[in-house]
Amino acid sequence: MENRLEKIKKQLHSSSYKLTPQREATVRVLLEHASDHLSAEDVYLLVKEKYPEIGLATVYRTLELLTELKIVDRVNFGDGVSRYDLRVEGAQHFHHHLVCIECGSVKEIQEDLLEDVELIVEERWKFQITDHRLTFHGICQNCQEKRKKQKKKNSKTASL
Amino acid sequence: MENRLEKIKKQLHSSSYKLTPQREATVRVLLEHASDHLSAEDVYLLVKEKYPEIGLATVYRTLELLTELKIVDRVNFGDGVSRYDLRVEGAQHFHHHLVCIECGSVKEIQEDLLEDVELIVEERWKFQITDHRLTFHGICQNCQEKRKKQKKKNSKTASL
DNA sequence: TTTTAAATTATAATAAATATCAAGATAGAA
DNA sequence: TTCTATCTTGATATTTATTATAATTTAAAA
Repeated sequence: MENRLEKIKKQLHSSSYKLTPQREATVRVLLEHASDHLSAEDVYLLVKEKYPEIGLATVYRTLELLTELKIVDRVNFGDGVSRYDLRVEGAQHFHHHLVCIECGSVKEIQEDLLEDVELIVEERWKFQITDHRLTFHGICQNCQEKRKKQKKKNSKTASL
Repeated sequence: MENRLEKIKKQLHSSSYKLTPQREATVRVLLEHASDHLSAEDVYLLVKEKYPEIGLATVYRTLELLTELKIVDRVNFGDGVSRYDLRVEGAQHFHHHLVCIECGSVKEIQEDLLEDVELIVEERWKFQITDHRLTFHGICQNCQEKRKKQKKKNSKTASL
């Protein structure tokens, strides 16, 4: 983690930005919640715990900056809030997401899976792909099992 | 088009909603701009041309309703505005989009292309897919050509 | 140290979307 | 037909996410 932070520091420097304490605190929160999908507000509240003087605008600006530098990716799962997702180190592409329509949980898929599709798109539509966003909506394993149990219960009740 | 409107009317009725004049006017605008990606505001302004008394809230409510009934799909290309996209009749899945990072143009891909990927995801992650969102960001053919021309120009200038 | 630019905070402003509520339209019952 | 209950609408207020502004602070450079 310290390692990753150092690299991010260098990335900032090479674009002549500084890693200010506020920015460092923000990046640390992102690193500590790498698998979550935090909104700007979420990040703000978490950073505040360790750095109470920080302003909301600074968090927004930092997230904007990190997005520009491709250190984080901004995602939107349709609830009207932007969420920020740390890009996996060295990852060529943004990863995919499974959003459960029952419980709202979000799972990440790091595997690319789109290589063939992208070849087709570049070839057939003459479109030069630089990035992608792929989200599947559906029912997660957990909720599928819940549903099954519920069904059993229902059929028992019905047969009484 | 009248045909499509009739079907939408039936869809509404079967969920016990009415196709009020306001709703009809809104649906007509969507049908007339099937390949655009209109925001609620856009739709509102277009509906107003033919039905000036309509209120913004009604348009929002109608779009919400149509989204629920899967007649339109809400998409978000990252500019903070929801856009509404008429679902192609009989289409099993939501179609994909190519968003140009140069000119902002949006092109639709009706081909599925994800069949194999979805099989893998359902199998490997035990996730029961009900819908998806796939957007490619990149450079459209038009802008690629512009870039080439620009390069030529630049090299000419440089050689002077 | 002085100078300069970058970055920060607090707060105001903007913009999209939603909630509220009184009034209007509509369909079925009497 | 008239009455009544329900649905729908329009105007407006409110909420919420995000961005802009302006004064201040910080940090590096001269």
